[in-house]
Amino acid sequence: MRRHVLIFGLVGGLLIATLQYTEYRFVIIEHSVELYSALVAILFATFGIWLGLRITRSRETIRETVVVREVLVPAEAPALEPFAPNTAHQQTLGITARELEILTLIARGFSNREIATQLFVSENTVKTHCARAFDKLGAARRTQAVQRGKELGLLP
Amino acid sequence: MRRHVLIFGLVGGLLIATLQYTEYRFVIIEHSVELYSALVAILFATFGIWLGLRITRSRETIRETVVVREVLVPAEAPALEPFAPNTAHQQTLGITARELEILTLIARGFSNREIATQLFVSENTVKTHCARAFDKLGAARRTQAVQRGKELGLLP
DNA sequence: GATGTCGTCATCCTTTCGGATGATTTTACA
DNA sequence: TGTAAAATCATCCGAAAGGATGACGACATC
Repeated sequence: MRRHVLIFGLVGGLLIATLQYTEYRFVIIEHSVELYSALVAILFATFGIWLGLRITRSRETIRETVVVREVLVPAEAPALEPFAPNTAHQQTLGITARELEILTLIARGFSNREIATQLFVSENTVKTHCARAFDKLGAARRTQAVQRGKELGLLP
Repeated sequence: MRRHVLIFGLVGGLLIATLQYTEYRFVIIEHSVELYSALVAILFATFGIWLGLRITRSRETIRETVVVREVLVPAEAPALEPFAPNTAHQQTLGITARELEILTLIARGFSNREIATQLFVSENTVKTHCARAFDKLGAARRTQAVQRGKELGLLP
């Protein structure tokens, strides 16, 4: 967190500096101000959003783990509408929350790339989670993983 | 979410516009470029962070409400009797019996090759059936086809 | 006999998946 | 503060899946 802010400031300073530099070099063409403004705006906006998401992610995970413990009490209950994953099976198999999240997205028919964009991570990361989840489920394909997941009550 | 992005773009455009306007009015003092860059950067950064927080907060609340309901609503036995596919949907979509057969095998996690050996046909044939079924279901992937199939009551 | 549907099979080509492996960074917790 | 578990990302490579297209035979129907 502290690091983020630091990097943020650093990047900002660098950007300003390079702007200042390049401005007096070769891009004194017309409309440079608006162009630069737009560029900087876009850059910092995306960065800001990314930062915001990143910061709040930690809180989310905390909430999720809490949730898991609460759900553990009613235990073996195949609920139907708001789905409650079978945490017993999940824990015995050692399937993490993130892996389960990706499994549900797989079950809903998304490709790895789509999942990656939805979760704001790289496709490689998704593939890693997939591989681990498949291994834990003893599945060789995503369709098989989905099937196993449904059998075990991990997926709706 | 879509709304957010829209507002975001709108605000961005407005900002740029006002920048462009004011620039030619009275603030052509020196160092305007860097000043503006910095200003825009800060503005958009904070806005981005705010947006990020906002987006994730809604997700969090959703999670929480789900939890509460899960704890309150207990069980409901899962019905498991011989499955009868929804022939109405099947016919309107023009899905043949063979295609449905292959879809069920896909849903059970088999690969094309495995399906081919099970049905005593070539893998190419299976792939053709797959392609046709996916087309009729509007699916791009087998997982998506399975999901659609379950939604339509074609698959158990 | 012409037409149409269905099932079968093929080839070519691109995209997606999955396995193996290693590395770095967060996060949680003792 | 150190450690273990999670999460993240990457690269290489082979396998699986998917798209497009053409073809052929069996059967039913008009």
